Amino acid sequence: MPKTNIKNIDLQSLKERLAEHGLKATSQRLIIYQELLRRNDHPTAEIILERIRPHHPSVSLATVYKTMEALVAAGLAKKVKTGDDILRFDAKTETHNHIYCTNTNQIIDFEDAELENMLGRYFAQTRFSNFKVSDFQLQVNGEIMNKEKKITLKQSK
Amino acid sequence: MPKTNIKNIDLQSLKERLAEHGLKATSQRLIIYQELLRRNDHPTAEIILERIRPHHPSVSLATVYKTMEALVAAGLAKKVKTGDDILRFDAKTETHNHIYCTNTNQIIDFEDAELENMLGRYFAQTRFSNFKVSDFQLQVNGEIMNKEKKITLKQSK
DNA sequence: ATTCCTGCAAAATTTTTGCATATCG
DNA sequence: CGATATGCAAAAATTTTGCAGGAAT
Repeated sequence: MPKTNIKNIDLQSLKERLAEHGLKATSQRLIIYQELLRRNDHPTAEIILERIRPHHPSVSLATVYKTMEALVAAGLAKKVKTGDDILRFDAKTETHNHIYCTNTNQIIDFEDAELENMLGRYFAQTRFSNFKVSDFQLQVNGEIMNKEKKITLKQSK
Repeated sequence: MPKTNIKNIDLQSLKERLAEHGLKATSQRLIIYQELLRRNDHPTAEIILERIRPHHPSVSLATVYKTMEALVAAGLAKKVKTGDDILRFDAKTETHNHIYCTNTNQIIDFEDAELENMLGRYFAQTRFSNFKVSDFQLQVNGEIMNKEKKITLKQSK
């Protein structure tokens, strides 16, 4: 079992994905987008820069911001906000839920088929008269008890 | 039917509420907290200041920030974050849901007993092994179609 | 009287912008 | 080549902080 959730992403398919959305496939965009996809993570612009700097020291913070803005506009990433005051990005664009630790400001993806089905059914039969829903997200706030341990779901009937 | 959702809040009970939470009932805190309760709204620190300035021009922005921090720490208000980059505050501390318009950055409270029961049941039977849930919130993202009209729920079986 | 709070101004942090140069298609 | 994107540094916007004086309990 791998310790981290690192994926390697095919550059060619990323180029195509950018092209499909009308974005030029510049090397910076590929680097940044690949870094965002590499982890199931919710980094700030600063953190993205830190992560790519060792291998790509010439990329600037302004470019990270501009690139993220472009990816979000193209629907290839989302902005995530929590109780802390910093903008974070998420390359997972499908509707999903977040666990947010109010102590550590950590954001963790949280998937549960039961919950997703339930919300899916609800929104299938619920409309707003004057509002077009694009997506929704459930944020569960609380505290991680033990930093070392993983968080798992426990269902009790 | 009132056009806005303005409530008048008894100063005495606010003082008591602050005292119960170990906060001194200074006039600034009463002004700010009252302003926050007056509308079912999600103002930024700047907006709070603008609203109170006409009647209380000496209150400073730093005090608004510090007061909001104190209210949040005491559990009398919450921070709200959305896709835009600015911190907003909400005096409604019970678990509830938000509609967020990605065009206008408006946040609207959204209450539906069916949804609340559903989520309540879900979290009653769901625990996380290493995470203590304090609350949760569903944010529904999308676009307001017609600024003039109100948003209402439509359920279709 | 003591503790906590406020206002000010300065600092820190985060995000955006203008423009000359470079790169992509 | 033409349109867009980058990098830099400066600016703007947002939030935090230190500290002297003031207010609340």
